[in-house]
Amino acid sequence: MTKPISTKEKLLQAGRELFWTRGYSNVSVRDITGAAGVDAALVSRYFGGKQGLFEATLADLPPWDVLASDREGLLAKAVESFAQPYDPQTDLVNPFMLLLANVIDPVMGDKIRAFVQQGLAAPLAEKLGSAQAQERAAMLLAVLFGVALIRKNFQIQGLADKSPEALRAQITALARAALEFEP
Amino acid sequence: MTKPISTKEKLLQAGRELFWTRGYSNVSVRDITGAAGVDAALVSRYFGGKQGLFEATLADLPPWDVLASDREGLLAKAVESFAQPYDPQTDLVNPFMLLLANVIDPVMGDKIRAFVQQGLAAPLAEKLGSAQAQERAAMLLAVLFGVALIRKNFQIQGLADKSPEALRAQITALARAALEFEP
DNA sequence: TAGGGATGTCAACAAGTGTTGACGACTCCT
DNA sequence: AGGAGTCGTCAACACTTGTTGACATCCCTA
Repeated sequence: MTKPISTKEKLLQAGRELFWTRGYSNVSVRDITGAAGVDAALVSRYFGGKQGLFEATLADLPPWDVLASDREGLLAKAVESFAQPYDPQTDLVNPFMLLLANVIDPVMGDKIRAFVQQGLAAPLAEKLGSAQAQERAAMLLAVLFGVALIRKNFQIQGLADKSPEALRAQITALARAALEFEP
Repeated sequence: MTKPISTKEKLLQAGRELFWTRGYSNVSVRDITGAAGVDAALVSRYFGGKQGLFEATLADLPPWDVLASDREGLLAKAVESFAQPYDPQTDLVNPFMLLLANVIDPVMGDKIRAFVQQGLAAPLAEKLGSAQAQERAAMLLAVLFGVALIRKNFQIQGLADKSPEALRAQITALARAALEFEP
């Protein structure tokens, strides 16, 4: 007996998936409600509007487990989460792609920037704690976002078509350069 | 006596600037024509429509000078073009941002992907010519796009607020790791 | 001077957008 | 049984979107 999914949850799920792939303004309310099999008016009722639904999906992002690891296992964990193939259920690249696909948006850009700044860059720098913590954190994020972008969005051979093992080696090389940076 | 700018050129200029910052579907025809000080109907007349104007700006991108350099100067040149501050006239990060801002678009995504694949990744791999050319090319692009993304779009401290000299050192470290990658 | 092609202006169109309010069906508590 | 609260459905709204066609204006040529 599968437990019934509330329509609020249906909307969150469909919204997350569509916002992730196509970006905020390329997704209409009717696209979401159509995918969720729900009436279009319910977005405004439950979330106060399209914007509210987007912010809900943003607030709903799973925590980045790299931030929960100790300093030693940080690199391995960061690499691992990006070397995995895409899994729609418990995907860790997903949150990054959602952020990636919506920075450009004139409406949501500020919220995305704030989220990345406060939720990713700042805690990462604090965890590193070294002298060049801020630089290294920014560089690591650049590497991770860049790899995700090249793989998922640009789909360029040499990164998009690699096995998890091969990817691990490639990402490790870049991430290590970021984390060991000396001016 | 400044030579008069044709309205076709005005449209190309305004279109490029807006598409670059906000992405294809976040820019309306009236936005562009408003910025250019031109009637909205002229986009359809000159370019056959909004889509035609976008493709024109894409075809109008300046060539990436890294592809014209020899193998030795490649790293230095790639780093240099990304360490410069933003210059609206002869900016080399600009083309990358235009691509970056529009991969997600459901209409233009395919064209962008094809452009990056054929215009950047493939010639770059050919120029490298080594055994892991394809991997290294993809990794270099990941690094460069990632840095541009973190700087311009996410505006994260540690990369966004650095002088050209500091940036050069940081990007070089990452690009070297990409180009010297051994499996 | 007449004609024609390019160039710009204006109003309007059909389609799609997010959102709202009225209405009905349902469940739960007293 | 009655009433209240929740949930979903439907039609309609005001607005923006890209595009089109008719008209006016200019400039060059025959």
